Amino acid sequence: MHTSASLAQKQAPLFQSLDLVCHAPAKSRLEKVLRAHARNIPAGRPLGAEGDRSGLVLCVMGGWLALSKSLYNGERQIMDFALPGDIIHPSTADGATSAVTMEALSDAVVAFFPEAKWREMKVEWPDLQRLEHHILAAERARRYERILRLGKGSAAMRISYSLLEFLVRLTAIRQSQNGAFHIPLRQQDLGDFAGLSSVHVCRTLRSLARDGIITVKGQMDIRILDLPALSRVANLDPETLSRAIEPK
Amino acid sequence: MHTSASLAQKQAPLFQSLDLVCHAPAKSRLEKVLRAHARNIPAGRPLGAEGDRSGLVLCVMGGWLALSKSLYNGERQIMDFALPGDIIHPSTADGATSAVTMEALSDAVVAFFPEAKWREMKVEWPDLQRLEHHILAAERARRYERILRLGKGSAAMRISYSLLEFLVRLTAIRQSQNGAFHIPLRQQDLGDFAGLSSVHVCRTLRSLARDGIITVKGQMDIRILDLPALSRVANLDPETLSRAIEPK
DNA sequence: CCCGTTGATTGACGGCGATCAACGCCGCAC
DNA sequence: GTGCGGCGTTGATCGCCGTCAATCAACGGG
Repeated sequence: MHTSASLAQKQAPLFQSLDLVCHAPAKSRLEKVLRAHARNIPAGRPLGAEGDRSGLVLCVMGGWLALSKSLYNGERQIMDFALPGDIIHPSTADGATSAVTMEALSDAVVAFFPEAKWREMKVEWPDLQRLEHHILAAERARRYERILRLGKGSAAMRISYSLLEFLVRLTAIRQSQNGAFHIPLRQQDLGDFAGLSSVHVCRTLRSLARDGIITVKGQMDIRILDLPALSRVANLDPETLSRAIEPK
Repeated sequence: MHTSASLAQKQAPLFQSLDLVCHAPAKSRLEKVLRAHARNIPAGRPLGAEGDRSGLVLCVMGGWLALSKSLYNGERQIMDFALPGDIIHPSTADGATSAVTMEALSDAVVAFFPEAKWREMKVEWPDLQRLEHHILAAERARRYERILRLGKGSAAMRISYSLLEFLVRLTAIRQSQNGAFHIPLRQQDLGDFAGLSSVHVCRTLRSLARDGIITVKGQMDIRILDLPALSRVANLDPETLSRAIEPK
């Protein structure tokens, strides 16, 4: 399986990112702390629901998590996918309640820290503070892009944008080559992300494939055949996106 | 005018918030720095467009700002409104480019800091760091609520939610009493925020008014007559929202 | 081997909200 | 005063996308 923990763990992109900001000795100690707090999470496991008491900070070291919220009628909207290297702050402004439901979409490796501990770590390793700043800025930037398309974009634009976001993020952590990548999602999940029904996700993907812009195989191997066309549909320059959401 | 700078400045809610985290001497020095960097911004003045080089941090001390992004065809989506007491990080992950267009919707008072200077300030005043953490958590929480409704909500739900968000935020800074408040927005702006056309904003507001849930006068004085009904339409418990987005 | 389950696919249909258009109101310049 | 531009309001029409339903493919368990 593409989604096995072994593949996900092999990358450990949070450590890659550390290279950019840390001197070797600090990095080594920080790595040790991260590893010590890491746990393996099997695909499908829920990691806490919105409204739960939490007060935790999560570092994703392998696999995909979905952060979502639901309406009273059960309809789910995925806020964001957390990929290897991401830092998640689930807490609301009260500092204790989780704003989102978290769930592992593939086998994942996640480090958990109480917020107080996390603050201490940032004091001890100022580079971690800087890294977090970049990661959160990236998160904000891509959330802005998504809000723009949720509010004003067509179905084709939302799906195309989602694919471009996956491309950029996965390329950065070396999980995409030549415009091809795997996403551990059903069409239902993609719809909950893009604000569409699963039926319409299917139609939209088919339509993009018919136009020779992408291919989709299985569940779900994407290949982008015509990046300029996809970018046109998504109303986005992929270079700009890359600069905006890469915490380099 | 409700939107005059004098009213906005009178509150200085960033200073109110400081009370919660600062001892008196630190607060007084920090206030001085904030005041020294404050500038008056007339309504309608743009403060930089998405893609601009920026590298700034903004503290809103009075008035309303809109943070927006646009598609190539010019359609605008408002990401968030920045109200007194808010801290804005416009930069993308590259640290230099602005992810959003900023514009003053009413006469406003804003303090500008280069990011480096802002980092120094957080080191000098750890309380500022803590305050910022709360403010950003609040921003994240309300953005999640909005994404949920942009993706899955009806027009009525989006408008109702927007009104509830205004109610909670304005109450916190004492700019709302008894469920009544002023918002310096045209229906067009509200539509750009909620992901609706101005025509449909009009219909939806009329419909809420016909049902006796709100009244709307002029441009734009809102009064919420039936908070439980509005909350039902918005699919939201206002108590929960208040806890989630109040950086107390 | 036969089902039961899960998810993708496609067609038919209907509704919500965008769009276009007309009109009224108001403030403002002159 | 008159003209004008911006905004809100309302009606008519249209199209995108949600919903319902049927079918199919893949997979796993007995």
